[in-house]
Order: sequence, then structure tokens, then C-alpha cells
Amino acid sequence: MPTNRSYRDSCGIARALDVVGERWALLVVRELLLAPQRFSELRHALPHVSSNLLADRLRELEHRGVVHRGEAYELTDWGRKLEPIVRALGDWGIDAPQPPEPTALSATSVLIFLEGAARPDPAAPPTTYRLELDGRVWTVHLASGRAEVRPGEPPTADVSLRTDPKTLSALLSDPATLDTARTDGSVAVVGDVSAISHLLHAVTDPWPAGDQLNMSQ
Amino acid sequence: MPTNRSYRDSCGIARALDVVGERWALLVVRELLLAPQRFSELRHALPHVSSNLLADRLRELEHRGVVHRGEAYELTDWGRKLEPIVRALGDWGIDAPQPPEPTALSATSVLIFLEGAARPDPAAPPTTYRLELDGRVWTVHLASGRAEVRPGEPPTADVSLRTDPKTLSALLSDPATLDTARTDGSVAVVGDVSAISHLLHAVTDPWPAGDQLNMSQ
DNA sequence: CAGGATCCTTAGCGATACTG
DNA sequence: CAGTATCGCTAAGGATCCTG
Repeated sequence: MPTNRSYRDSCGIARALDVVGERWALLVVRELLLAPQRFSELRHALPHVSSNLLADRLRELEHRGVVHRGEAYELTDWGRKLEPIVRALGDWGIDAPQPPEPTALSATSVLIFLEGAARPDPAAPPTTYRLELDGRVWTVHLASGRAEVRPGEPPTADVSLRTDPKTLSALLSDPATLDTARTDGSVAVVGDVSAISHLLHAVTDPWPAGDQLNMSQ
Repeated sequence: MPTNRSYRDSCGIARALDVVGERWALLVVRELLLAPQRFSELRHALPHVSSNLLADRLRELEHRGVVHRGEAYELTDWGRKLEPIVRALGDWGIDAPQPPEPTALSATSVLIFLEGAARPDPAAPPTTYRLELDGRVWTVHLASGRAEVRPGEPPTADVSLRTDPKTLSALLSDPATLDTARTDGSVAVVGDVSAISHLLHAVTDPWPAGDQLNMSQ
């Protein structure tokens, strides 16, 4: 049974929270930022939400015009406008304490982090990665000083790698672990390995001074 | 008894929501964006939150480093970084349906809206307003194409007005009601009345094309 | 097996009354 | 003024069961 409480406050902030302020709602939006997802994919991405509650939230978000339900769940145009806000909230949350274990980490989370944190050399030639996480394929494209993540197979790729979100996250915070991750099988690489190092260091290495991506689209 | 649940998700977005995602938390932050507030002021601004819950939220926000508690409650430096996010959320929420009556509207809400929506003529001379809402005094300054709201008495003002948030909100959506509001006593004006019309129309009148304020500070 | 629905328990919420 | 205390209610959390 979907919830229907309201802050009963005319302010835009309160009205926004009437729509996406219920528990788990913004995490559902997060999961849909990069690609539509099916119910079971959302369940896998958010393992700590119970199935009935997830179903309730999706119904609410659909009813309120944030999410559209077709074959999979996807953001409406209005829902998509939450993207810069949710990303900014994520940047802010980086400084929050780590949550208690056991901890979840979805593919979308890591990829959003990657997009926001990567600062590839603008002078370097564009590079395309095929990235398989939890069985789903993504295309990562490095070009003109930014990283772009899209769902699905790339037309062509410099290198392909298969891993899981936690391992990828660990690599993004310490590229030096790539070798051991490859030998223990948690990362499988096909193609130009040096390109991966390039990607990881685009996230790790300190940014040039004054290079702050702002929140405006 | 403050709540302590967590999404148990390493993603920055989830960790942000662990801090400010509980019910009422972001509305407390909203109330502190323009000025520190005392407990009773917060209660007046958020009439639909119960006192025990407000006390719980304030304790949590203090414990998590968002709010500092002195004579009044105020945002920490980290908490203040939520400002562009909360404002952007408010812009997004403008398109959400109106909540069911009866509806609250705090002074801070209206003033934040005013700051975000006002586009005074950049060529016009700077104007200062003394604004008294719910017994608290604010300074509104129009200059260089922007409106700025600050707590407290202005050193000098072109005009002073006393009213309540709902009346001010009504004026901001329809400046033509100023005359009737003055005669029925819901607005009291001292000084240059035409300056008020100037302020109201800075909000109402259509913006010049391409004049979008973005979210970056 | 995906995509939920149902049931039950717990904890956060909401309202009112009360206190230092 | 600035919160506590109490209590009924409702949403959240967890497990299990159903249906195409």
C-alpha cells in the first residue's frame, strides 16, 4: 500500500520532498540515472530494500510522474531533471561517515562516481571501454577531458573488462591493485591493458587547479 | 530517541541520505539557510512537525555535523554546502502538485523563493528593503540584477514593510493585490511604495531570454 | 524465474500532555 | 522557552507465498 503523507508546506522544497522524500525514493532515482532497469535489477542494486517496499515506491514514483513503467522502469523527463541534484548530493555525501557493514554498492553508483570523478587528459586520444558489471554491459567513453557512461555494447572498444562494482570501486581508489585483481580473477581483461590504467588514473590523479565541474547541466 | 538506521550503501548519495534523508531533516536545513533559528522559531516555521521529532532531528543533525547548536541552531560549514542542492530541489519541486490544505509557508521559504526568482533590472539603482515577517526583520537588497536576503535590520532602507509569509507570497505571484492588501491591513508600508512594486515585478515579470541562474555558487 | 502480493513484527512518526 | 514523556498509528523491514 503506497504511502501518501505530505509535509503540507507550499514551499517548493517541501513539495519536492513530498514526491521524492520518502525512504529509498532517491536511491531508486539514482539507479535509473544511467539506464532503465527492471524490477529484479533494482532489487539486486538495492539489496536492503524489501520487495514490497520497492514495489510501493515504484508505484508512487510512477503515479507522481517521476518514473515511467514500460518493459523496464525509466525516468520521465521531469524525473531526469533530478540528475544534477542527485549527483550534487552524492558529491556532498562523500564527506559523510562510511555506513556500517555489510554495505551495498551498485554498478550504477560506481559508474556515476566514475563519471563525476574522472578527469582524463583532454589532449589524450579518445578511448572506449566495454565494461561488464554484474552481467550488464556498459560503454565508457573518455574524450575531451570527461568520462561518459552509457548502457549497452560499444560499437568498438579499445579494451573490455568484466568485474563487479566493489572490485571496480577498489580499483578506482587504488589503481595499483589491478595486477592482483587480474591474477585472482576478480577482473577479466581483454585488449589494451594500459588503457585501463589510463582510466583508473583519470580518477585517482589530482585534478588540475581550478578544474571544478559545476552542477549546472 | 534519535533514529540511527542506515541504507548501508557505500555510494555518496546513500551516505548523504543517511545524514539528511530522514523525515523533516532537509526542511530543517532549509530553515537554517538564511539565518540561525531558535527552537521555537523552527517550531513556528514547521508547524506540522511534532516537538519531540524536531528535537530528535536537531540532535541527529548536530551529531552528524550538519548543524551546530549554540544560542540558536545554525548550519556548520559542511551543512552550508547543502545550500545549492536544497535550492535546486526547490526549483524542481515548483512543478510538483500543490499539497493538501491546510498548508504551511515559512518566512524562510518565501525569502528563498524571492532570491531565486527575482530578476531586477541590472541597470536600476540598488534598492534596500526592510522586511518584517512573523516579527522577525530581514534586509532585502536589490543590486546588479540579483536579490539578496540577509537577516537583521538594514543600516538604511528605501522602504519598510511588515506582513506575513502567505501575504508576501500572494504579492509575489500577483503584484496587483498590493493595494487591497494595504487597505485590509495585511501589509503595512512605510516609505517609497513604488520601490515595492519594483521588487514584486522583479519576480513576476518574464525573464530576459537566456537568463538562467545556474546552481553553481 | 521475474515480478510482485501477503503477512507479521518493529521502529519511526504524529499528536497531546507535561516539565525544568 | 526549550524541550520530555507517553501513547496510538502507520510506514518500514523481513520472510514467505503466489502467479504468469
